[in-house]
Amino acid sequence: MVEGDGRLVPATDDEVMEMEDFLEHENSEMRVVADTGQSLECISIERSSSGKLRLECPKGTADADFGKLNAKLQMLQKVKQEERLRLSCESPIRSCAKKESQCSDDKFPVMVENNQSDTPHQEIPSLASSLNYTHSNQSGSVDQCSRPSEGVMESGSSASAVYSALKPDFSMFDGEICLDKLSIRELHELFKVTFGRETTVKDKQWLKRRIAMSLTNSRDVSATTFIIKDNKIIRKCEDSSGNGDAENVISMDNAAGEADINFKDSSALEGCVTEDNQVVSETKPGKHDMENGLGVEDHQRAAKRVRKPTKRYIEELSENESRDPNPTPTPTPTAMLSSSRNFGPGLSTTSYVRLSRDTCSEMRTFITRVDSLGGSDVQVPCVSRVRRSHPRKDITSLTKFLPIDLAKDAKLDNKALGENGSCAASESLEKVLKARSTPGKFQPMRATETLLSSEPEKEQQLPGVSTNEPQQESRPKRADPPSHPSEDSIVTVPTAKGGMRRKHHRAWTPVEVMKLVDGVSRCGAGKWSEIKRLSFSSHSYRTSVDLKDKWRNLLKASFAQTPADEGMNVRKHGTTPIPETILVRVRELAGMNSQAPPNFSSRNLVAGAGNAHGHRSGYL
DNA sequence: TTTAGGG
DNA sequence: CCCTAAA
Repeated sequence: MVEGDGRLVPATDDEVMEMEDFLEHENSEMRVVADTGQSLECISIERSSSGKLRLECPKGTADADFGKLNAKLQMLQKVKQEERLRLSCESPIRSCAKKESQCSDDKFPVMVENNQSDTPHQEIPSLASSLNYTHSNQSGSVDQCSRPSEGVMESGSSASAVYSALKPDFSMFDGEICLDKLSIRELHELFKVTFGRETTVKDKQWLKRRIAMSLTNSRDVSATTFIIKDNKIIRKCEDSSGNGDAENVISMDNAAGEADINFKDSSALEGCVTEDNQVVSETKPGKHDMENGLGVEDHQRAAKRVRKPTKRYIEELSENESRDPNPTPTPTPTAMLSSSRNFGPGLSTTSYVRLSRDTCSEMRTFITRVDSLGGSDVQVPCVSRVRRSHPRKDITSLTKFLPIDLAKDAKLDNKALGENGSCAASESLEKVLKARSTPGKFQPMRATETLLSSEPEKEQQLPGVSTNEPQQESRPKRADPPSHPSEDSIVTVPTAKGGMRRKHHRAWTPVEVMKLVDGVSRCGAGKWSEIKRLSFSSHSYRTSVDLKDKWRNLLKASFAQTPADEGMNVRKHGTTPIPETILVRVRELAGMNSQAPPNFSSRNLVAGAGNAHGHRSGYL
């Protein structure tokens, strides 16, 4: 999820769920569409899926720069044009030359004509109407431009074909092409415009880097991580690796005025491509082994895997996967690029969402495995968000593993060796611990602090939640407001047997508690599995046993706390206070439970009881 | 596989 | 929270 400022914030379960549903919908649609091979249809769905996802790339900060940039670029246009003319004469770039003559307006990018005459209309327009020099210099890319698009056009099953066609171009395209292909002179010009002074440096790399840095206002630009289109610089975001290709490769710009349409189309295409990625990787994984990185990981994991994680952890894994599609607070684009490159194109953030199932799990396992201490390769699922707002001191056995400390350490470590942080925010305490002992190894980057947004909301229950039980049944998981634990932690507790036992704690949020209470009121205490089904279907990490335990604790708490209500209010610091409302309800349920057999339609009773004791029945 | 209870 | 016996 994206905050207004563009920061990434953890999504709630429900949001995730919704998103997943949504995506699944989209996916199915997309698959159908993809099969038809009609890119136009892709466009239709683009808005909903890719469009939405696109928001995830924080270009807020970049926009300002772009403004400046554009001005500069405009100035540059003239220079570039000259240059282009020259180039077109001396270089074998036919299409550009051709285009040059056709394109009268230098303000707009030259279109890459690439002999697409047979194409009725540009269905796969290019983002890569990327600045003139983008294509004016890449003779090679021109060819590549035509291929994929043709693929889409011609082959029915081409969706995947397109994708694979695109793949090889990845590393090349978003990287060096834009600036790299500029002549020194162009670079100088650009430098001058950018910095307002001349430079005598002949080092192309340096110039490039310098300019890029300036343009993106980033110190981390090592290569060009942006592209320029329609006189605007688009900073490449997380999804760049995936997009970049689509954008760059499938460039077939038509009228300059269609910038918007183009953009949409291309993003649509991107959607398709990405989707294809998923499909493809599912169906023909072998093909991507080399390019994708996923395959490799998969293999490694397969090879190294010794022990299968317990079901619970598997669940948790998936939960986390789905939950933090954008774990990192978007590092610099460069970092992003590199990281996504390291792990294969499919891992761009945007596609993260879509591919999360496969990719992420692979990733996690992979990283995990790497991290594991020499020898004991306990599979440690990477979990995100280490700490919660309040340090929990009540976890006696974990006291010395206080999340805070760990988080801190993690951060430090990250700074120290922040690098391949692609699976970033995911971190487990175990990892941290290991990191301590084996510094210099991989560390997830960017502690999750910045991500922390959802707080242990002590919100009152939703208005309709308990008053109308039936409704709730119809929409069990909807009742969950945007609350989120925002905290997972896995701690290893040394066991006598020499092994490490994972102790995993996830604080119960009031909402969860409420759901539990509702569930009990509905199904009766003891029907934990059912309750889980009804009310916790979205929380894979709460097992029926957990529910039972929690209920037990609730009972205890409710009966312990109530008598000395005033005095007890001295809450143990750190412990999440249980709202009296809930406690009251628990008590009632408990009492009721003992009096009446569970079968007795408890819901009416509960409601009645709740209201009967109503002097503080604010709960409902 | 789910519940119940102990740790 | 984990583990395990019992159903």
